Amino acid sequence: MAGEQPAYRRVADRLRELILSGELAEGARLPSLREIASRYGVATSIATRALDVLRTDGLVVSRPGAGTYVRRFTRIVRKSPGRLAHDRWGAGAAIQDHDTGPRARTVDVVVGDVPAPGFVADALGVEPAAAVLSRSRRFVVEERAVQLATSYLPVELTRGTRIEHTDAGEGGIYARLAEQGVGPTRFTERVIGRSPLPEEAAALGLTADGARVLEITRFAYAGDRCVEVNRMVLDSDAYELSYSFPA
Amino acid sequence: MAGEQPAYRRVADRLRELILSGELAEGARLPSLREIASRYGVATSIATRALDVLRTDGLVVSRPGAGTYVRRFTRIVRKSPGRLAHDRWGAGAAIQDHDTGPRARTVDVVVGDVPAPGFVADALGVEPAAAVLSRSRRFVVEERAVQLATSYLPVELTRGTRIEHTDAGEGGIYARLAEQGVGPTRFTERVIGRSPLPEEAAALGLTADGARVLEITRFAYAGDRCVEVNRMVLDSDAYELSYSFPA
DNA sequence: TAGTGGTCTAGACCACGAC
DNA sequence: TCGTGGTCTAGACCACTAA
Repeated sequence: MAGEQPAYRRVADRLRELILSGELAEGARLPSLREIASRYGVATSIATRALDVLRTDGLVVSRPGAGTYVRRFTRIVRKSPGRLAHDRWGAGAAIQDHDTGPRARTVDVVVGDVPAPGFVADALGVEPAAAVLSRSRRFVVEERAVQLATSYLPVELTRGTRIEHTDAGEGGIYARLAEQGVGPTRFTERVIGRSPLPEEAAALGLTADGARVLEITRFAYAGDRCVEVNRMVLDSDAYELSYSFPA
Repeated sequence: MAGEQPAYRRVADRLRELILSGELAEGARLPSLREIASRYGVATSIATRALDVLRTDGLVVSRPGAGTYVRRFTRIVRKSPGRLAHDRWGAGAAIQDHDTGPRARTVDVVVGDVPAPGFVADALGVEPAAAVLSRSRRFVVEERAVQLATSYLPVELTRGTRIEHTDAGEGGIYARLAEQGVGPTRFTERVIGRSPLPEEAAALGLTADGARVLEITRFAYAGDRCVEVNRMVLDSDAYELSYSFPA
């Protein structure tokens, strides 16, 4: 069924087995390019390509001049709907903590009016490119950027409120919306896996070819009205999403 | 911040812009390797590598002998919890239809006892490697394999029931469990993005390097008791997941 | 300084598709 | 038959790391 595999894949598969079987443990150093080449009887460029496959798979990382190492893996668990339960933001906890996992730092908060992207205009029920309030930010865990997020809200719900400030106050923007009688009652999250745009890759520090992100678009509804759209871009290798719901 | 980019990435970025801007529409043919090489002043192997990047990104597909084309994109929307609402399987609809999206065909159903993998044993509360019933299957939409799924259940709930048959009957396995008083009342789904194992790549027809899958592990609870673990492996480019929940 | 990964060249051969 | 993508070779040079 599979047919003959090219040499670089055979080499990649052999090395992958060594890693998945634990023979090459987390943090262990792989043989050098030249050594792999001579050991498997291929040119060094093919050994390079085999390592490209494993790097793309996220199994190894290379440090130029030092070597190639089996990657250490831990994922941040992001729980829904627990994260967004009313009593969380009702009580004043920062919503961001629950969106990103614990120990996340928020950096580079930028707030301002922007023209509504298509998917935002559709959801909020405004004209395409009409002004909406945008709050974008980046989350960092242990010096590693793991998530970008941009929240869009209708301007009539944000004018003159703390939502327009970098620090939206106790309980975050949902608490501010609730004060106006439009606190979210329901959320919908739409999840896709895709490749990052070059800007996103740069902001998340995803230098490897073939890196992937999870794009989560969350719509917050107060009754039938959509009051916020939040687009998050997560390093796919850094997260595990968890959803719980009744039958 | 970014520094100098290697040639193959510059070429890839140029071509990506042409695609994302729509200048190269869906289905359009890209210039040939040799033409890209001469146009951007690089060796053909570098033009190849630039296309490797775009192929890994899922933006283009290559057909040997024919050319490289901008990929056409449509995602199957997989909705939770609607899919798993009690009245669906209570009424007798095949649960698979709701797990995969419409128009999916189920193929290669295999049912039998297997030793419980670790994550299954943990959830079902059995000894590691104890026998559990496994139901595995593959879903195909328009001749394209889009999802693998393997369901694990405790043997004491399946012995002598239609769950042991390839065709589990009206309403699927949840209807059969409900008949024994252990119909699921709650689900938890855990989602990660990762690279496919070689077997998974083969079963899903993911031939390109750098392809990704979404792995969804669903735990079905009857009260506090976990009565089923279902591990699904989805072609990441073929799906969009949608979750809805109250605040 | 010696070894490492990263990039790149300038070819070659193959199987396949379109004509 | 000719152009295509896919693979592979046998080198080269660079920047970097570690000793």
